Amino acid sequence: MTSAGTQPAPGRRDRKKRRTRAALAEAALRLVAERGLAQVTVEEISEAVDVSPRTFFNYFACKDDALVGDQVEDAKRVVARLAAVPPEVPVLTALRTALDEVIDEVRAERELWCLRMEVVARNPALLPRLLAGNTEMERAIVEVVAARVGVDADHGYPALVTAVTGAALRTAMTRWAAQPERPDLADLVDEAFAAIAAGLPQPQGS
Amino acid sequence: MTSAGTQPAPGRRDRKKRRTRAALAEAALRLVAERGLAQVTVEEISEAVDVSPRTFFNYFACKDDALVGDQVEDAKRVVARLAAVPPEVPVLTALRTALDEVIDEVRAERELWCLRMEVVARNPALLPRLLAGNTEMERAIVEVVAARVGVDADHGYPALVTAVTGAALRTAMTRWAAQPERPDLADLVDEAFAAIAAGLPQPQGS
DNA sequence: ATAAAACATTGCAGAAACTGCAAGTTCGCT
DNA sequence: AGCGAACTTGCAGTTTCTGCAATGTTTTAT
Repeated sequence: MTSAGTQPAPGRRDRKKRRTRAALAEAALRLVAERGLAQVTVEEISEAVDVSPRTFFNYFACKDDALVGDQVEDAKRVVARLAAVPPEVPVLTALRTALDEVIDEVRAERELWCLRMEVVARNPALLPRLLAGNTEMERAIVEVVAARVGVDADHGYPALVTAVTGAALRTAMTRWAAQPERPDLADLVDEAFAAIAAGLPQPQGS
Repeated sequence: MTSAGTQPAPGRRDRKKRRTRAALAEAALRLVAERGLAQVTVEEISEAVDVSPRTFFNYFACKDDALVGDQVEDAKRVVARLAAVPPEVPVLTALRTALDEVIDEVRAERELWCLRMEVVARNPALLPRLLAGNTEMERAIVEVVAARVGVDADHGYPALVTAVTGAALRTAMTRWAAQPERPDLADLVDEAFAAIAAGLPQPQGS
């Protein structure tokens, strides 16, 4: 059985864990979207999923973590994708490519992400924790970039490019969530990257 | 009385408040730098300054706020400075000028800022709250930038430039704190801005 | 100088976030 | 079936943070 796939084996237990985690995250988002962050307790969230509050904290270190999702998982995939891009490709392009991981993720769970961005918009303190603001994952990307460009550690370039890229992604996602028509996130990200590659020229006239 | 200066009147009360606030911030930083964030309680911080824990929360909304300093005050000055730059100056240059406010602030309280950056480096969760990560102040800057460039709200440019600028400042400050020789922060910021204005060209050879 | 208003500090009571520990259950594997 | 590992849960306890009411201290007006 389970003779297919490169993954070891999902297993009933893992599936249950994933479901519980997802259910907690979704319940948290829905409740907070309705009532506001301060008006929702961990107890209510766990209640909605029918687990004990203690279990909630087995899944998330704090209440906010249930809202922002799992950046670490995404980050790892971004790093992997980045490392897979051939070295002759310029860094900015490579980073843009790596972000396809994130874009696909958002596309796959569109509604969840809409909710999330709505909650984040109403609670700005969460924004930085969403993506590429927390240093945990940034550090990993900085290393890959540094290796790619081939500069030593005290050169500011890798950190700068990484931070700027993160900023681009953040603004693209914020904008994406704000527009009612929900344009393609990839287009917004492309636009931002183009502007950056051009040195952020002031938009004349248009 | 108090016929000098543009400010209304400092007043003994205000001075005392400022001193208490500064003392709490400094005590918090020193203690956390020594023992680590989790090993320091609000009670200990207040104890060190000889005020009640309740008073601590009259000054800071949460423990972390005592560590990251008052971004709002700085932000207002940045916005004011930005608005004061003549409109014909390109946005990036204007933003760079406005950041002199921050740079001066850091220079004025060098040691405190070193401590702060050390603490932040060890507690990455604090980084975003330090500067230009929280949306409160970013929003204000975005508005000024938008007015400067003359584009409507759904144009991504103002938000992008603001976020990228914030990223540049953040990396410059992180780098500044990491270097043992403590080079001039202004130089690091200049370097970052130059790289951005040039479209983040990959550093060849050097 | 003195009274009144304004504001700061504090203690207390309490809600909620979070953690470690010691069960109890479920699951995966043989 | 049965053993061990992993997940869940309750409980007790610490810490963060808030509202309220009492008590000062500074400022302002008289």
